[in-house]
This record gives sequence, C-alpha cells and structure tokens, in this order.
Amino acid sequence: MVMLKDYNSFPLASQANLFGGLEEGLLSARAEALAAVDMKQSQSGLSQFKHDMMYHHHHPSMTGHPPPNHRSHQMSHEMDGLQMLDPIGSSSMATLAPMSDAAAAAAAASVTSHSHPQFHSSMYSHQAMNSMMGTHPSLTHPHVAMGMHDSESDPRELEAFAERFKQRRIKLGVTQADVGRALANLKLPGVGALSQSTICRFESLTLSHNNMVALKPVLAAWLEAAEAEARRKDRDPDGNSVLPGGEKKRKRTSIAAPEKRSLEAYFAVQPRPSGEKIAAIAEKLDLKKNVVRVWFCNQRQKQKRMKFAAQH
DNA sequence: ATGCATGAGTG
DNA sequence: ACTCATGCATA
Repeated sequence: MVMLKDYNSFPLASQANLFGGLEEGLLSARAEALAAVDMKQSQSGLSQFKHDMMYHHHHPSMTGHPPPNHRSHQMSHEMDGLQMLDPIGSSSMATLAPMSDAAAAAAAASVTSHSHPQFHSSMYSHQAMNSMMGTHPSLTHPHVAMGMHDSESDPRELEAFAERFKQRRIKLGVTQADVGRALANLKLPGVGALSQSTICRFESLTLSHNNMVALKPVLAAWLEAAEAEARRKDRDPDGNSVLPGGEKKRKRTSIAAPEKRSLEAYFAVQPRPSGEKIAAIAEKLDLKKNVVRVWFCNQRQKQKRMKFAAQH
C-alpha cells in the first residue's frame, strides 16, 4: 500500500568501490550507516508523493519586484555562444512572434490544467494522485477514456521532442540562454523566462518527468514562434545586453573528491539520513551541516531525473 | 553541462 | 526538514 512516486524509484547504482574510498575516520560511520539500513525511512520513507504546484522565485534584483508570482529575468548570462550568435534578437521575439494557434493551444491547455498563473508541475501525474483526488472530469487528465493516452507524458515522446527541439534550436542559431529569455517574450500566461540551465536540462532530459511534461508545451510554443519568426526573416537590431550589474555574487562551495566519495558511500546505504546523522557526517567530513544536507537533497533529486531513470 | 543553492509549498 | 522546480556559478 505504499504508494511511492511512480516514475522514479530505481535501485541506486551501487558502485563497486563504495566503501573503498572511505577514510579512516569514517569507518565507524560505515557501521553506523549499515545498521541504519533496516530502520530507514524513519520519517520520510513514504511521505514522498506530494503534489507540486510550485512557484517561481525571484531574484533580489535592484528593482523591487513585488509580485510573488512572477519569475525573475536575470539578464546576466554570459554563456558560450551568447554573444556571438543571436540571429533572432532576444527581444525581437516578443514583438514579432505571435505564436501559432496550435502552439498557443498546447500551451494554454497545459496551463489550464493547473489553474494557476504559473504553469509548473502539478497533479496530473499519477495513479496515486488520481485515486485520492476524487476523479477529475477528464480534461485535466491526459489519459482519460479514449485510447489517447498521455502522449505528452510518454517518456519516448518527450525524448523525441527534446531531440527535435535541440536540433531546430541549433538550426535557428539560438543558444539555450536565448531560448530561456525569449520565453518571457512569448507572454504565455504564467510563463516567464527560464535559465540556460533549465533549457539545457530539458534537452538532455535531466529534469524530472513532471518537469519535462510541464515544460514541453511551453518550449513547443517557442519553437513555433521562433520558426515563424525565422521565416519572415525580420531583423530587429534590438541590442539590449546591458548587464544590470551590482548583484551579489554567490560563491559555489566545492566538495572535494574524498569527501564526495564518502558522501556517496553514505548515500548508498542511507539516502535519507536524519538530521543528527547529517550533523555527524558533516563533522566527520569537516563540512558544514547545511552543505551536507543540501548535498543529500540534490542527490535524491538526481535519482529522480529522467535520463537514466528506471522506466525509460 | 553540472554542482551546490534557494525558496515556495507541505506536513 | 523535505520535495521540487529552477538558477547562479563554474568546470
């Protein structure tokens, strides 16, 4: 009766040298961790399936953005080819590219299923959700009565789309960062800009299944608009790459290889260590507790990504 | 392309 | 204190 996630939950790949890389100080921890195996999921083993409906956070830019429901548009990306190729100006898309009906419809459909101005993942997914939600009419669910099952959520469909998307994006000479910014110009309800990271992850399928499904219609809409725009070959010399500057730089902490190995070893045996355990690990590895906690969180998220997920 | 981080929403 | 979507910073 344990209703776990759905598309994720695959046995983690235990490397051969899991414990091989452990340092002396970790030996006790190893035993400790092993012992903890049978009593795991002490407090979160099955509290997994919760719906989403996330938000879009903001970035403390100098301008006081009041609305809590809109994304940030950081314009300080200096990616690989951002500066060199940019045929379709970052902002030209907005003014000249009204999306096609098909694209708009697709996007709209995805949005309506959430009822929120911000699309984001939501409850459309799974069987578990279904039963506890008290039958939604049908529109909200992709896999209703007819044989028209979720083509949108079909991993292979997503994979195919991602590939197509990437190809055409490149053909258009647009960078991932460009796409992210252009998204805001499409002005789809609840859809703002996205980062280069997210576009990259979409293309490489390194997002959760839900996330992929939610983003697909939006990116499809952009592609439509972009190609329509390309057809009319309209040059819009709108160079607005002025960096706002004056933002506090975040420093990325880097966990050294040995420590990382240890963390992986711990994770293999107990992916969800308790707060105390995390503190202990942090002390042993001489890392901040928060760093260790976040590392575990991220590691767990990693497991849920599409690419190598079990049911692919 | 990916590691570490944030923050809303949830329990 | 966790999950999830997302992003800055960086390799």
